[in-house]
Amino acid sequence: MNTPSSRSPRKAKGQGAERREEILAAALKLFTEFGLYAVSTRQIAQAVGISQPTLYAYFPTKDDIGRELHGRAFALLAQSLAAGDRGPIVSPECLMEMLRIYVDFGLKHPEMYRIAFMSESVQIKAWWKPQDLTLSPETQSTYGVLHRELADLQARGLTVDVDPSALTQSVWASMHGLVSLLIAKPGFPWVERELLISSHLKLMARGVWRG
Amino acid sequence: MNTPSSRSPRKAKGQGAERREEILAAALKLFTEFGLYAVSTRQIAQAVGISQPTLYAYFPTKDDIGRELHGRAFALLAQSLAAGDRGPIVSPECLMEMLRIYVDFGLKHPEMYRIAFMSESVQIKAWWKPQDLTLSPETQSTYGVLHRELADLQARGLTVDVDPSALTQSVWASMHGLVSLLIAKPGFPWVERELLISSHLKLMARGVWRG
DNA sequence: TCCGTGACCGATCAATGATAAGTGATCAGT
DNA sequence: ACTGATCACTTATCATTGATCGGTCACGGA
Repeated sequence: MNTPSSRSPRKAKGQGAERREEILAAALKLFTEFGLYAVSTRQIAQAVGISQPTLYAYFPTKDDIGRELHGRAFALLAQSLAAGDRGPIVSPECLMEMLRIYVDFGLKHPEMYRIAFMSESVQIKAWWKPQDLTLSPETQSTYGVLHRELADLQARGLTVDVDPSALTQSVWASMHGLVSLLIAKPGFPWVERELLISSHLKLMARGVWRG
Repeated sequence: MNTPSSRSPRKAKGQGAERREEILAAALKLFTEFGLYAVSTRQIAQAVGISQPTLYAYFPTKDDIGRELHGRAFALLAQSLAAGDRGPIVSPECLMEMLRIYVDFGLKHPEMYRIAFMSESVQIKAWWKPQDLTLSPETQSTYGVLHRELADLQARGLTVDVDPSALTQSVWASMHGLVSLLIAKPGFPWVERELLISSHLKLMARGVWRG
């Protein structure tokens, strides 16, 4: 009413798909810097250059923005792991190399990793309820890559003799622990990062490898 | 005004210290079930049986309630670890026993562990800023127990030859990874829990122990 | 009896996530 | 050229949130 010309209808833009991407990009940036719950929908809208209700034309809920980012982070991680797959693991070094991809992903995209594995609300609403015990496709592929390699490794008799699923979950948990703590507690007096990572990988390889 | 007698001044209660405890207990329960950000101050107040503004007579901020619980969780974990200290570690089984205390604590008090290591907002406000690089006394003691044991173990030449601090952080990260994932993702198709834990501990012990 | 202190409450604030209703540009069909 | 539908977007508004304000009530010492 008062300033009808203040509108900026984003002329000549394609469909709504690009707007969606703009929103996701802005949200990811803000979530990363300030945390999911410290960012308001109005801040996101302002960063994109639109009004706050417009967000709801693209996402039914604020949490859905987080969830979408969550899914994408998973997919990107799985993709990184798959891309780094060098075929069958034949040596401890080979195993360490694969695990390092996981670490590198987390440290290179802390915002992604945070949203994928360390975000609170999204997790509680998505996972806390014991109703759906199925894995999302993204989780499947991420976890699947690791499981396949380790199961194969064990089938060839190169690992310690424990259940391959248990081994996979154990290794995954260890890697996740390292990455999440490094991301979550930058103020902690960690030893030099490369030293920490390499010794962690060595620890894993020693634990997994037979003999 | 309308129902002045509806007040319940909690007669004959001691000082305010007990009220504080009631608030903390109620908040812990609610935070655990619904998550830090899904719980409102009014819900906490109602659970305690007081009005919402009264909370602010005991805590300056909602986040301060979370922070207090956070500190207590840390303290309790450190206490558990210290209580389980059986003196010098002389065998891999001995090491595994100590690490199991950590796991047991997390799984026995998931609400505590969640608040101590997996809470988001409190962490961001408390740790994200790189200003204070000092460790809180609680963290000191928790981390310290593990570090002391492993450093001692290495001094006696029983571990692999890596920096003892790196080893400690690596082991801690691995344990944290397992506990936090078990807590955060109950819907994940984990292998039988005891199997997972014991194989995880074996993995650790194998990785740490020399030879 | 009076007064002060401390625990507590209702009313209210600004900000939040979300909804409703409306505005104006664009485009197909006549 | 006119019309009507549609789309992207807006302002106005809602209930709820964390937090503040001033006041009220009971009780204990003078």
